[in-house]
Amino acid sequence: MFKIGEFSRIAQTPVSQLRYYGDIGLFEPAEIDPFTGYRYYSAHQLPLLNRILVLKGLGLQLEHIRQAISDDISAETMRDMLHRQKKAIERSLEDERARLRAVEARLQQIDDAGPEPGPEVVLKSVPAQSFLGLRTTFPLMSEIRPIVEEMLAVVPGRLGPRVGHLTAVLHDAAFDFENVDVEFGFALTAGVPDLDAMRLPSGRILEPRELPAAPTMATAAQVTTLEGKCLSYAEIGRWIEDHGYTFAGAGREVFLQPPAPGTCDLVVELQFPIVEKEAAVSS
Amino acid sequence: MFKIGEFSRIAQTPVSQLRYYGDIGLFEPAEIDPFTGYRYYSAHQLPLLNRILVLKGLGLQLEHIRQAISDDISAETMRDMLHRQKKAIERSLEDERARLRAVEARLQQIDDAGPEPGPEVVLKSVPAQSFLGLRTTFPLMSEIRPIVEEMLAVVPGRLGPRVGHLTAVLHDAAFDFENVDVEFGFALTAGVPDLDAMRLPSGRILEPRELPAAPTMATAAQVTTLEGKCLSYAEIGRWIEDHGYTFAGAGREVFLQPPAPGTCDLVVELQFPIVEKEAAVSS
DNA sequence: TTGCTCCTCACGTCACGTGAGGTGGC
DNA sequence: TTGCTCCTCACGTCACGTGAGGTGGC
Repeated sequence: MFKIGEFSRIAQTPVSQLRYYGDIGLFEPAEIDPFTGYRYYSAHQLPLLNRILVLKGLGLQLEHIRQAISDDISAETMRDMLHRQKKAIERSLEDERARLRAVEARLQQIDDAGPEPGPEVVLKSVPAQSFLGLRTTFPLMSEIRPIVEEMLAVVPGRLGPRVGHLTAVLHDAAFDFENVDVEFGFALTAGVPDLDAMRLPSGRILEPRELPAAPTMATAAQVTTLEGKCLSYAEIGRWIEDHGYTFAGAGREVFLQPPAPGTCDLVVELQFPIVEKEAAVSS
Repeated sequence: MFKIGEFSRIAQTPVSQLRYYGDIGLFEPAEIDPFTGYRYYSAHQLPLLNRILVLKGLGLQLEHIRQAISDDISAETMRDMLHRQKKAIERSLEDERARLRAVEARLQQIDDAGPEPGPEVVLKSVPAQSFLGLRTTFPLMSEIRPIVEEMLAVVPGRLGPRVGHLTAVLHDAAFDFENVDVEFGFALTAGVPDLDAMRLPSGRILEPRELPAAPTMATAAQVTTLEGKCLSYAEIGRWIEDHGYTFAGAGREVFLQPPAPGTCDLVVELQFPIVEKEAAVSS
């Protein structure tokens, strides 16, 4: 019989670990002195401990190991467990590989451009929403502001608490600054089935429709002004390219902080629905 | 300003996470109502939160993210951090790949042979030790027992508390059962510089020497009898082959539970020094 | 008034490692 | 007697998730 220290040396396993395994009943000393509390291990226990250590080396949780070393485990159950473990490792390998690529991309980016913050691109998914909006082609960006200000002044009051964010849907694939085909309006929080068109004081009419769900969106939030939010388009476009996606539908601009009259301080989130490209171009 | 629930929806980040980041001072609400304790977030904070989420996606710890988003971080520091992260991921990828191979090997083994326990092979490293032993070529295995019994009866008493385990050093590369060249003796616990030869009552003389350190040993423990411990040799040999190692020196048998006179109940740990094979043969 | 949202603790997670404070054995 | 080993709590880890019990706002 060995005291815990010597058994620890023999098994090359920390004393704290042996104590812990005893505490949780996974691997208990052959004997415990009832007076001193000293744990005594027998050499005969070493094969079992080795078994436990090997299974732990496979990445199994102690609870699973407990099942695996019980006498009544069948070859089937054991195979199942290992098979699940294999799948789990394969998943985590995929995750790690993606993370590695992302870190390398970041490093590259620093080398290219320094650590300027620059807007971050984040993946999101948004459900389908009701939408009340007006689609027009604006000859010039400067004509947008009055319409937006009218909508902001009138619509939230009329729709009440159901009103969501002011949103622009970009129907032009190319991001020109002239003759932009844009739909301005308000998203509505879930569950607004009966939505009527709305006539603004200026005579313009907002039509209801359904904004489709977008399971995967590349997203970038930035603080900007109404006319100058072009910077991120390039960023987000490059990101989508670099990560093996392609555009899949009309982009959106969500005005999280809408333009207040006379101010140019606003926060916009660009959202572009994307899908994975079939033949991913990886280096 | 958004209440935590709405900001959570916008950022697609759990409320509990936002609260936690506030608690640890990583990302705090723009405002907290002093009476109700309600947290209020501003749209302007979204870019920072996105930055945090992206860095977290790279696998960085929150403490590192805290540094990374501080204003006074240089491109150099940032690059260093990411570089360390890259190395860490690469290491963990290697670990995971090894684990995957090990799990697959186990699965294969079950398919081949069922889940019979079989002795587990475990890697260990042992330091150099003093050793007091007798090297002989035994024409037959059966002649070993009397010598071993004499040594067990005499040596521990003479060496006192410094005595280690009864150990056999196997000088034959091939594991025959006839004319085995074996050295039997006792390892001594660290720090025994002045060790004299010892004469046994039968006239046999144990010579002192140094057992070399073995940084990597393939090891298997088993319960067996003095004459019948051949089973694991095959196991351990296959393991060494399968894992891309080769033998590197004389193997040992450590008698953790030495043979008591008249009994055949003993526990032996086989130890074989190994090194990685140059050209690893992987499938 | 009823829901919904928000709040603050407190505890659990997983497998130990690390003291603090005290005892046993030669 | 002095070291060395052993003991039992208790706490920390990392990034939250999950109640319990209670309040605020329309």
